[in-house]
Amino acid sequence: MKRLETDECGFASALNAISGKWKMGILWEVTLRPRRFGELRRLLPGVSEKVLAQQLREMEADDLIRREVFPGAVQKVEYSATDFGRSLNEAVDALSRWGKAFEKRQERKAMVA
Amino acid sequence: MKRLETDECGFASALNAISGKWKMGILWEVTLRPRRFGELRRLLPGVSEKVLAQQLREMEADDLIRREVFPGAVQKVEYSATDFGRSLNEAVDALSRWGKAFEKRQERKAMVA
DNA sequence: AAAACCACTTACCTTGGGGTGAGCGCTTAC
DNA sequence: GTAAGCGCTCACCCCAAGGTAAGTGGTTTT
Repeated sequence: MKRLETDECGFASALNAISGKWKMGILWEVTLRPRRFGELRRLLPGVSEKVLAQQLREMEADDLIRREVFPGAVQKVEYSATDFGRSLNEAVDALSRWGKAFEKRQERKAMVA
Repeated sequence: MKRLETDECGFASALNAISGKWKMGILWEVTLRPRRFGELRRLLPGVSEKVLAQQLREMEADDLIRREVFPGAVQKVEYSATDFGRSLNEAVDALSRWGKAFEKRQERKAMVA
């Protein structure tokens, strides 16, 4: 992912962490419980393996999620939310509530039209 | 702008309102005081006239800003934030603060490396 | 032996958001 | 009379995010 110049703007920095089509979806899922790669594929219909792997790597590098490889004959990898990742979810909360209100407005407009 | 399917997810709805490279910058500027088209050009270095006009139209349609044409010999158009637009700025606040924290982490990582 | 699950990687292609530069109709300054 | 400012629009181009499909190296099920 190309990063924006943040020049001390918190919002731009936050965008650098959350921009990526599936990142917030991934974060949400791993917040609920640890998830395996294939599980996430199924939970996020439409995501490609390439992009899923890619965004998981970036989120790990950004310390939003943790990647754990479990020993054993069959490969097992689990992704879970870090405390910092959870804090992002909370920060996004106010915006989500605003989004709900926005959605309602849009629906009202669609009604009239 | 192509809109995402929101399927009752507030965050996705919010993204539909704020995605656009200059929208949050525009919103911020018109929140401080009403701004004219040329003024915004200067305040947002790098924005092209095409995209500025485009995003202003979309934000007007989304009720985030108000467009007022003033009568007179020379063209004068002013853009200002609606109450709803101001409420978006507030909703983004928590995320911006999170972004600040993220930025600090990134800087620390860059130090070590 | 074949197919299917695991977690990926790699090469290739498509899409659309945004930049570039020119033009428009009008007015005011030099 | 010409340049510069106002607020735009239009045709064209670029590029990076993301999708597609195939492959990899292992194991387990049938």
